[in-house]
Amino acid sequence: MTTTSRSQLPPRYDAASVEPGIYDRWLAAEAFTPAPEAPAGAERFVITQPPPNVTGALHLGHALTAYVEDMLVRYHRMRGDDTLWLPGVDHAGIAAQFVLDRIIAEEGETRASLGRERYLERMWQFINATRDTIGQQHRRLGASLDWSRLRFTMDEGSARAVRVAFKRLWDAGLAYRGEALVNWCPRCRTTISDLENIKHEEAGTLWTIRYHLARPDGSSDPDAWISVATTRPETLFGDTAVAVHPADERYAKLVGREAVLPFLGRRLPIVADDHVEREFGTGAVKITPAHDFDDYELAKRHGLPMISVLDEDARLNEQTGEFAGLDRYDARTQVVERLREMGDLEREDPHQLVIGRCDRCGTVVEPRLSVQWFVRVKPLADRALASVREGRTRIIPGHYEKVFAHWMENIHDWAVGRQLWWGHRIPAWYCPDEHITVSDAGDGPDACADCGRSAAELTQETDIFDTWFSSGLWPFSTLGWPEETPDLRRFYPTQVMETAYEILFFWVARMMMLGLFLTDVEPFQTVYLHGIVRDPMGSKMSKTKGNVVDPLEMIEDIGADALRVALVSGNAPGVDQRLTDSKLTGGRNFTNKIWNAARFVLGARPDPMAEPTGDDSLAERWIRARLAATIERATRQLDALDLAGYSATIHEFAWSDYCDWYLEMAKVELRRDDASDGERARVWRRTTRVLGDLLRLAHPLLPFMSEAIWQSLAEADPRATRGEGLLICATWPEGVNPAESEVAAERDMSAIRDLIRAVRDQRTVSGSPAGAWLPLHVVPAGDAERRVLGEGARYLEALARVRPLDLDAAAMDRPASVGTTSLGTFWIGADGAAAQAAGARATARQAELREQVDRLRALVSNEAFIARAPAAVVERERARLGELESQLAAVGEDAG
RNA sequence: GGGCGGCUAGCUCAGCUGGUUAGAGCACUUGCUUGACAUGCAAGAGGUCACUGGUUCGAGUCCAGUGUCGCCCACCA
Repeated sequence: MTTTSRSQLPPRYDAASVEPGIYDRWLAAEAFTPAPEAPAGAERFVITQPPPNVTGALHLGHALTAYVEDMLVRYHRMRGDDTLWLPGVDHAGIAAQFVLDRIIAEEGETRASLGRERYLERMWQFINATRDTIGQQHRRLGASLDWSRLRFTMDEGSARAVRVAFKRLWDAGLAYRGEALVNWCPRCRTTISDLENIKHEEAGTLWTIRYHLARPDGSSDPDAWISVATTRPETLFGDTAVAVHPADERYAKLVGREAVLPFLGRRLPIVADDHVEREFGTGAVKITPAHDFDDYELAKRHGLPMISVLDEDARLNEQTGEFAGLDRYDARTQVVERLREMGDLEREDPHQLVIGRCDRCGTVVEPRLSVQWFVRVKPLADRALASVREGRTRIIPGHYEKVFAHWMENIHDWAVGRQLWWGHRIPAWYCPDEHITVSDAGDGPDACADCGRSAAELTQETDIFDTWFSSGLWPFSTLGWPEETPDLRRFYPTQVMETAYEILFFWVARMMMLGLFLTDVEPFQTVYLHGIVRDPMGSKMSKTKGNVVDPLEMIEDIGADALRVALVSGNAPGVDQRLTDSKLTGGRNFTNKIWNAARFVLGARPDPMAEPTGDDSLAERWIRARLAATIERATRQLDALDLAGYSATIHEFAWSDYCDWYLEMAKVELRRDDASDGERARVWRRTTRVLGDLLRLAHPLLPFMSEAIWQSLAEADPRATRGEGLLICATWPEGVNPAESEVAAERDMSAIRDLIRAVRDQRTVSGSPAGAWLPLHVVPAGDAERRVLGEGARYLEALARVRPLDLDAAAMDRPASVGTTSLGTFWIGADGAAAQAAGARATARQAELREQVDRLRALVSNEAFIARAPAAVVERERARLGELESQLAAVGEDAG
């Protein structure tokens, strides 16, 4: 007596209640922490995680990052690799200050009013309060990070690494201090890097201004002038020359003469330089070396003086006479107005120009001449480039290697200093004689390295490092570098670096450069870049647009695994994706499907549970063949970092093979009246065993759900989980070559499934009631087919809803219209309708076959094909032709 | 100005080193309250793979060019 009560089934999946409990179990088991010693013979798998900014909340980009990395980590952990995924947080210098400045502004304070020390205290307070939120959110995502190794780019380990790294650069002559033009944000009041200076095309004005020529006595000639075009008249106070193209005949006579600067009367040489565009504006350009990158370069070529006319707030300074103290834009208005009054404003034209704005605050960036710390990157970049070119570091997708190369070839020295407070202070000390001492000691140098003056007489540089300097050391600083720690030896270099393509240059390139220089080895073997998650319209998500999707809300809604499926499926590396409702629903539906399949299997446990008896059925041999193929495929895809492919493989096996066919066939066998308790036990045990392997395979994709089901499965049938306690720590299914009987089962079952489909199709077109049982007659194509039909009969009957079965019908009884499959010809029903419909289908099928046969015949009789194509391909085509011909023959004689 | 991508079913996208009849999900049509799941089941329709030319026995896939959309980099003030 077999009973299955519905009340035994696990309840509907409830993410909110299931997932935290599961995560806590993993934590309790210390499942994320590598064993104290690397298992003997184990391969290493270490992921370099991009540490999220300490100030932020996770967005979908972080979620995707976490999912990709977590999937790889879970897979490798199950493989038994020595696996580490180390969590961290970035102090995000400029971004953090931006946020804190706003907060203290509400409290009526400013950076200046607090002072450096109190400001930093306040920052630590703020950071300590927000630091955990990122971690909590990662837990909700299911990220199996080794929390015991949590790091922060402002912790003592990072600080030490930063000092040592900089000292080594200095000692190697790769760090220097010098005057140069840098990008300055007047609002953040700091230098920013080229990458943080975001170019925008904006509408502006091009003013044409007359610079009168100087007469021999130095006075301004009211009747002779050279007209220059500029978009920034307010910077004219810093002009030190006027430039024209050397081959420009209009100005040839003027080269060597001087012009007179309006307002100030300074005399400006007129120089020739081939960087001047003759066609643009008037062909003459005013040269303002301290406020324009082009002019700066030109001035260096011509030995021109450089005069700064703006202060750090971008107000005009004392060099500007009566205009001193004006904001740059007010000054612009006034300068233009005054020039107009003087009659020296020749033209005013609308003009599209490219303006750089601060990535953080959007303020127009000002080129500013100042003394700065730089890292000479050319030699570092060459090495990084060689690593990629020579394949020691691989970038996925591959075309980013070209993008990387292009950037590395045109890289400029890196201005590493920031005039901020929140960050690592540059470990350079100055003595009264301006000697520079760089020290990696925590408490600074004992004395000036040049003149030996005592530490008391030295003052430390007040600038701090660009945030990316410390994150550039991340892969090894987090493992203890510069100490030769056990972790460093064991987990460095890392295997995979995964991040959004947006920060390839910001971060990946810098880790490559610094890693190679400091550790002499590529910090990671593979760089995996993912794309941006966009809204359904394809727009980038941003707070200002209000189209941001909060991953945590999504998880509340559909569960963390469903979100993971949605984000990871059907998305190639490096390609942006639009996150649509339909995609999210798809993820939700898939997790629901798996959960319900498990509910069925667990609820179908026969009672009483007997010892299994009997040989494996066709369905059982078939699903094992499918499972073997799936293991092989999924493993290969994960090894190749093809996560979308892996997801599709799991989806297909779980849904199409396991649920749609295998479980349906298992139901047939479980519910057969003539099945013994032993046979039922066997059938059920096969379903649990395959489920067990499916859960293992799906674990990286559905960590929470697979673990939850695994726990129930272990209770219901410990043999299915082979006694392994937590799925996260269980072993990855081993690939095996399917037995011969299983290979045969795959072929045979495919034939049975074709027949079931063909019969179902005919039922549909003939309009027979869905529930009606119709008789089925099959004329087997041969003895082998007869045997297959016998084995598949029970599935055929139940799944195609045909009864009684006549599986050895005589050819002579065939009606005029039949269907055909590789097993033979068939017809259903006794009435004309089905036969009629069958006829229509048969004719269509026949036409299809004819076309294919014709095409193949042409192909295999093509001498060029036979001569040049590989023998295996020719053989395959011939075999296929043979099969199609016999099928055509089977229908041909009746329908034709 | 330089560089890099995309263009494949109505929509969103997969298609690895060229080799069966180009796939998936969603949407669509038809039929199903099937003892896991209607967040589901079954069957079906839907594509000159942007265009032109080339290489090849064979091209969505390789090459050249064109169009178009997008991204990155850049020193026409």
